[in-house]
Amino acid sequence: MPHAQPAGAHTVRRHNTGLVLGAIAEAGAVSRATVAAHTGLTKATVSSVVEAMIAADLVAETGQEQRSGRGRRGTELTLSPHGMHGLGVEIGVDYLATCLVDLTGEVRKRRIRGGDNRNRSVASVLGRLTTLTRTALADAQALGVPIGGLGLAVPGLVEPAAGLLRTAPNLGWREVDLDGELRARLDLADRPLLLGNEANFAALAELWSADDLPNFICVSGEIGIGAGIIIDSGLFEGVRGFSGEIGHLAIDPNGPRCSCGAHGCLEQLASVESILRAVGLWSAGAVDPTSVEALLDRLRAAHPATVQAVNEAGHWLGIALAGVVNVLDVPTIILGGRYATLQPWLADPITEELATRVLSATWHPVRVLASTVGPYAAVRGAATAVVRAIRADPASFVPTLVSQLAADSPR
Amino acid sequence: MPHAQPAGAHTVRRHNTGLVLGAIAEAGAVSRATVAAHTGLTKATVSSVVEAMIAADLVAETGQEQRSGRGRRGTELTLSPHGMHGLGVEIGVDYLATCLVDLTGEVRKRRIRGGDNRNRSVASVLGRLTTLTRTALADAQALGVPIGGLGLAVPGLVEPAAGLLRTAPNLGWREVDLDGELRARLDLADRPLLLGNEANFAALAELWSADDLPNFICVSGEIGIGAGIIIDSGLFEGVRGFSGEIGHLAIDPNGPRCSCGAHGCLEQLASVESILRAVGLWSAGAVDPTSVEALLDRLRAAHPATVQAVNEAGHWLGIALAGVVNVLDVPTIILGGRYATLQPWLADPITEELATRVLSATWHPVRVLASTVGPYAAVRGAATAVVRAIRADPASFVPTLVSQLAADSPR
DNA sequence: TTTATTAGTTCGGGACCTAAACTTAAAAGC
DNA sequence: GCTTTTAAGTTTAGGTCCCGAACTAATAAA
Repeated sequence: MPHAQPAGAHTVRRHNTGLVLGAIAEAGAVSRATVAAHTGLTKATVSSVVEAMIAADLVAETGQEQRSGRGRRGTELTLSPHGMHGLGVEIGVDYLATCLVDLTGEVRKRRIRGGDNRNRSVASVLGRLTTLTRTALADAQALGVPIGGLGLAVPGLVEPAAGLLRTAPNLGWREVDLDGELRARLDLADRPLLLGNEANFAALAELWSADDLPNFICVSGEIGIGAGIIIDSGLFEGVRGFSGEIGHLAIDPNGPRCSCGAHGCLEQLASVESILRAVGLWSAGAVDPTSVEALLDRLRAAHPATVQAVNEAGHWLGIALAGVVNVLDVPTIILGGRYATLQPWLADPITEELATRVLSATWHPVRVLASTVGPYAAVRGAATAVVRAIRADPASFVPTLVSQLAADSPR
Repeated sequence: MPHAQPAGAHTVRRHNTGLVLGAIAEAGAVSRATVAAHTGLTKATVSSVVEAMIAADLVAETGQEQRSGRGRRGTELTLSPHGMHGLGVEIGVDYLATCLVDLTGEVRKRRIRGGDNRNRSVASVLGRLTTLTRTALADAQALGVPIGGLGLAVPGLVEPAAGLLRTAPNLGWREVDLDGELRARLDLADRPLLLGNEANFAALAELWSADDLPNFICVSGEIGIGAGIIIDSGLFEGVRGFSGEIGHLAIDPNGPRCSCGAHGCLEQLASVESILRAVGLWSAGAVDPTSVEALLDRLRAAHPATVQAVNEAGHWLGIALAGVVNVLDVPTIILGGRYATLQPWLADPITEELATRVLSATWHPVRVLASTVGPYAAVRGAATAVVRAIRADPASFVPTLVSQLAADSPR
């Protein structure tokens, strides 16, 4: 059994700092008194915590509260626009991307660099990624904002704690120490690097962008198919990080052979690549935007063979998702990645399969929605993950928030 | 987003009290000094915490430490045998049971009362349950031990936080306020009542009885089929508590009609009841022990039709479990309930289906083990859940462990 | 102008932790 | 057998942080 840490006065301060910052983040702009009422802390404590956070440039005072009725007006507190930012970095199958977000989760700067990464060596891709990341770090410097940490999204199975990429079938990568490689190339000092699966980060982006959607599965269709599972407003990572990998669920034992070696994997039947192939729009290695545009044009024109192909992919997807929903009992499915734009044509066949295959569907029909974050959700999720980590435990990013002497280890 | 509580000095004490008690529980018998080293707290703090816990009769001094080498011997601390106990109560389909466990998790007293509960009214069953529970409470009184709370295991879907039973298909119950009903019949004062699904409690019992098995699915075969999912040494409850309900996974669309209304539910194809029916050993409402014994006799004698029937059930089970494993990537399956004794005949067909249907099986073969807790795991799990709750946060059960004034709410 | 109300600060008190000195107990060395 | 060494557990002084209450500040209503 993993052992918890001992608690001391620091722990309390640490906890309360996160609590207060969270309250400010959630409200947008609030007075100390409101924060006190909201958190259950006393005004005195809130004042003391806020003072430290203003000094650390996490929080800023932005004028007087506007309110009717008598009594003194409070001073509004907001998340500082010059406070720590989060930098998301993504290795896509056919692009690299970075995304800089502020403490509120707002995107400040995004950079995308296209190009198929499947025909390159690991070193070559990491070299290009380093260059792009350095540019993004320069963006932050130009804006005058510090970076709290990096979030790195990859299309494969990862072991987040170890910073390892186990395997990325669509890149042809195996056993890459991404934490080590990136730290060797970039000066991250002791800033954390949050490694995660692309689909998981995309799901988190949806969670944080939606208003109140604590339970859903987010299916990302790019070249592969991945799913992020959100339960109780948190990511369900599974045991070995293999959980959301529905791309290689065996759906049709007599189906085409997959790059993973098995037959009839979902990815071979319902990925965007397989749809493009089916309708003759597949050109070379990458899912290029023009092909997808062409596909959408045909769909809007109700081109029969195309509609039929997308419909078929939807049925395969529905079968796979029914299994997932049966086990997890999740009430909502979000279509992300390039599936998002296909949602009008995919939702019906998926819903159809869910209705017949999901036991609880009789009482709780499963909703199939399109992503609200749009493309590049994964990088944004990766960047926001950093910001959320800061907001949850600011003291581990800014040690001065807790009395220096004898502060317990950050972790 | 659910809001956390503010922290104060009490929170620290509370946390450390649980930490120290956990360290003592884990080691069995340790000195204060060892606890200090193990938890990271100072000897002074440990002494102070232990003093309070001895006063609360959670911990007892049991003589001198035996150790070679020089230096003073420590006084051994153990969980007090007269400390708070947990009482588990179970409503089975064809029996009622109670189980009293001490702080170490050891069973002190078990009571089982057979009888089909399907042909009785809710009030009648609850009446009988109340009588049995009162007897169990009297047992505790006779032993001179206080009861910290009740754990109630039921064969159906529950909403633990609300204390509600949503539906129990095999009992024919719907929407029963079990928390309310039991509190009305028994004097529980403010003691907690932990409500949970029978399969989930059984899984927890396996978790706590096994040495180091943090990830598995525990499939309980009684009259229905349920599964408890353990991830990272914790119960995965899912969204609406519907997660482990694999009994009604649709396996064979052309299969027999189920009590739930659908066709080809796993329960109709692989439950112990269906096996007994298939071999002509089903008699009246209950799965009676003699029938199961007779089944085992035939299996041991390698009676072809019987072996064939069990084999077939195993294949259906394997198909269902393959879906679960594909989604959750869990490395181990435990056969519990009456499946445990059938494990020698069930494991092979299950493993066979898993090997062909689980993607990751190539690298990580899934193990299929028999329960180590044995029958009545669910009641034991329910009782132990209470004890684990006490051990995790003793102050919420014994308020005197934290300074009285201004103690924050227990929850 | 006074009064009521609300925001935020200051100050005394308390809980609890830590570190270090101190007391107690037992083996090892001479 | 007496002293030394080592380790367990207790006592004490010091510090962090929270809370409650009193206090100051600002603003609308009477």
